[in-house]
Amino acid sequence: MSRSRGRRLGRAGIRDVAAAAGVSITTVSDALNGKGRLPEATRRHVREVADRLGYRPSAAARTLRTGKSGLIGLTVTTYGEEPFTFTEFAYFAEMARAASSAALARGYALVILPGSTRQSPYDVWSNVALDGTVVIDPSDRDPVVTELVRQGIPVVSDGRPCGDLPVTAWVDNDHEAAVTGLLDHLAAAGARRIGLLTGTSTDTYTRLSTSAYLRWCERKGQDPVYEAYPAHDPCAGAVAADRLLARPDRPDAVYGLFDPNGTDLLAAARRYGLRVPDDLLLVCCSESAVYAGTEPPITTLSLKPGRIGTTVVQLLIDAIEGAGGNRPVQQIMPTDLIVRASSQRRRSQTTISAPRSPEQHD
Amino acid sequence: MSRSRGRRLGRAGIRDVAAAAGVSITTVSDALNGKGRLPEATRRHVREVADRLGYRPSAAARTLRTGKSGLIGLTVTTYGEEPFTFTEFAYFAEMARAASSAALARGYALVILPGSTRQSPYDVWSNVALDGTVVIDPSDRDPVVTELVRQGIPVVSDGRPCGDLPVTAWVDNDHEAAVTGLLDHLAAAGARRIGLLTGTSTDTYTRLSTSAYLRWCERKGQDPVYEAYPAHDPCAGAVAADRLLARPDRPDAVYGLFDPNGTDLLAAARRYGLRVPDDLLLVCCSESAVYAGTEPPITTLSLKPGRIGTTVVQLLIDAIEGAGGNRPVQQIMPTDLIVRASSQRRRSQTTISAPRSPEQHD
DNA sequence: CCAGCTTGCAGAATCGTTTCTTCGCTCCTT
DNA sequence: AAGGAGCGAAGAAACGATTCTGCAAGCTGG
Repeated sequence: MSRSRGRRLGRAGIRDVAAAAGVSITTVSDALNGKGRLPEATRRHVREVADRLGYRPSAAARTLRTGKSGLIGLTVTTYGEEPFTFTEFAYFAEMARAASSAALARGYALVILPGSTRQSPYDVWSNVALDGTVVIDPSDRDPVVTELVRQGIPVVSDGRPCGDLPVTAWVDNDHEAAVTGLLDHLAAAGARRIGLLTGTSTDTYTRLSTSAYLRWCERKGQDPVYEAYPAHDPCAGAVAADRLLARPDRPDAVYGLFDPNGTDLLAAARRYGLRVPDDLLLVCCSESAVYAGTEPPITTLSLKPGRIGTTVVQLLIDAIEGAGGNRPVQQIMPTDLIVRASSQRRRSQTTISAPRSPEQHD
Repeated sequence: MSRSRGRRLGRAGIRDVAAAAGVSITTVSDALNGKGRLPEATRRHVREVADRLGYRPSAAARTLRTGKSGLIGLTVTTYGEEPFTFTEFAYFAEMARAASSAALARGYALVILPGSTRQSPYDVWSNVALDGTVVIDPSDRDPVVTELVRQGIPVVSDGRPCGDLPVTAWVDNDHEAAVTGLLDHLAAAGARRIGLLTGTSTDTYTRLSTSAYLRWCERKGQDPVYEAYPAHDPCAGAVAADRLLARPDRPDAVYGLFDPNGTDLLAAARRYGLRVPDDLLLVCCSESAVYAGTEPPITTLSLKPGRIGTTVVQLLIDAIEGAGGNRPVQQIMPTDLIVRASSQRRRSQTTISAPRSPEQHD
């Protein structure tokens, strides 16, 4: 009872526990953290008193002393004011969910932070103590990443970094292999001219996918047939789909790079009286389960955002805890082509199907 | 240069800035925070030196001293090991996105935390300093909420709390009005017997919606026709939809309480040879934009999770900053019935429609 | 019987800020 | 000329934990 100066009503501190248990604060700390050399009896006693007082250690004090906060930043490149674009929403949501889950399983929590940083005033970035950061799709010479690395904070990115961005590690899909495999699948189903619905932006996903398409075309001796549109605009996709099917050299199969392209293309095909899959084979990249239920169900390429999120966090925590010393700092994750009716030439006529079978949900 | 003891390489502290600028640490702190009485020249000088040294104040130290962390918890009731159930995914994702955005706009960041707490060891909850918490759909006598309130931390819930849970404030939709309005809409479109696809769980959403339905039926003198299924199981919905349409007293309109019910019901209707909307009117509660593109487009009830997320955060931050003293601590948010073809008796024949019109996106 | 080891615990420094208090100085007023 | 007001800045006490070091007692062994 050295000094009992104006206790805040709500919370008991380590000093209160020490006083109540008749021991020193060192003993309380050691007992609660399983450190030091204490007999089990003392430990139990201290724990008991702490429980009775409803003691919770101050996270801020612990962080200050130990230098570890147990917090991992998750940056989300913001387009305009909003985090996520409409087209990437499902991907981000699932990725963030998995990342959060993986972090919690290892005792860390995720903090959602903006992709940009207002540097001059104190922004939210400098107001939170981070052990590490996950950054989704970092841009070329991303100032946030550069600053974090300068501070010695590990950074792992989802998507390979452009340029010479100095991230600690990264995880990405094998986009080249994914697109090639998918085009082979369409060709095997009888496609003679495969079209592409792509984006106008320069992010790695769009770039790698498109160039893989072009290379495939060159190898197979097919003229590329594609339409590009600004992917962040949800309306533009429908228009681009329309354009693609209105071309004189109309493709007999289409791959759409973005999530809503499947419904866009289906609607466009309907307008032009094209039957899917008889007149037009369809595949799009999507994480949405709705394509299992469309008429006909549409084949999708899943990037497996769940696995990516999990892996990114594992890599980051390994780096934080110094356990990942000599392991590879980049990891390529497989994609998953979910083949449905839209990409297979009809064999049997449509039958009355049983209630929808369970989508396997990673 | 009082003590220049082993500087960690990465980071400069306030002391280093003070030394480099030839002033005291008090002056540095005041200059950088815009406090105290300092001439502009000194402020500028200090800021300059701080910039040059790449000084970042320690968030932990500041939090320890001021008692404010700028962090808001977002709990997610976990079912089993995973956050979110499949059926609520879109709602949660959108709500979390809006909440995060609103928090960032006011200088706070969101921390994603699990709904449960392992109390005896140090869990992630006690490892993070929170200024307040948003809890989604708290259960009756939620231990997390109780503990937080005991610690004097403001808690605002999305969804009215069950029982006498002592939350600081809550936000919810007017489920009664939403269901009533929706049923009136269906009746106006010619429905004689409206069925309901509902859940077996006891959360407030399911309970309030179902009882609103039953009361509406009683008022209108209609026999209730409903099927309940465990909403967390994505397959069970299709089966329940089937059961509902297989009944001898088959309804001529159906409202499905959960997101996937729209596609489930559409598929079931197709199996039974029922045309929508001619033979069966359809509405479901969903945040998904895909129902704008189904054949036919399906009328949906949106709970406006974005608005809810924003409001919850505003209320919480007001409480944290003590600005919400005399304002109401609960807020009812309107829902939005997005009327599409599935709930209107066909007037004109289907025409070639123009490319999908932009969904207004909140 | 005493040096030396182990055990059980306490003291006090430390983490990096914010902020309360103090203090010297200048200038103005009467 | 003395006293007060006001400015500019420094000193030092928190904030609440962790942890290094030290100290007294109780054993053991030669």
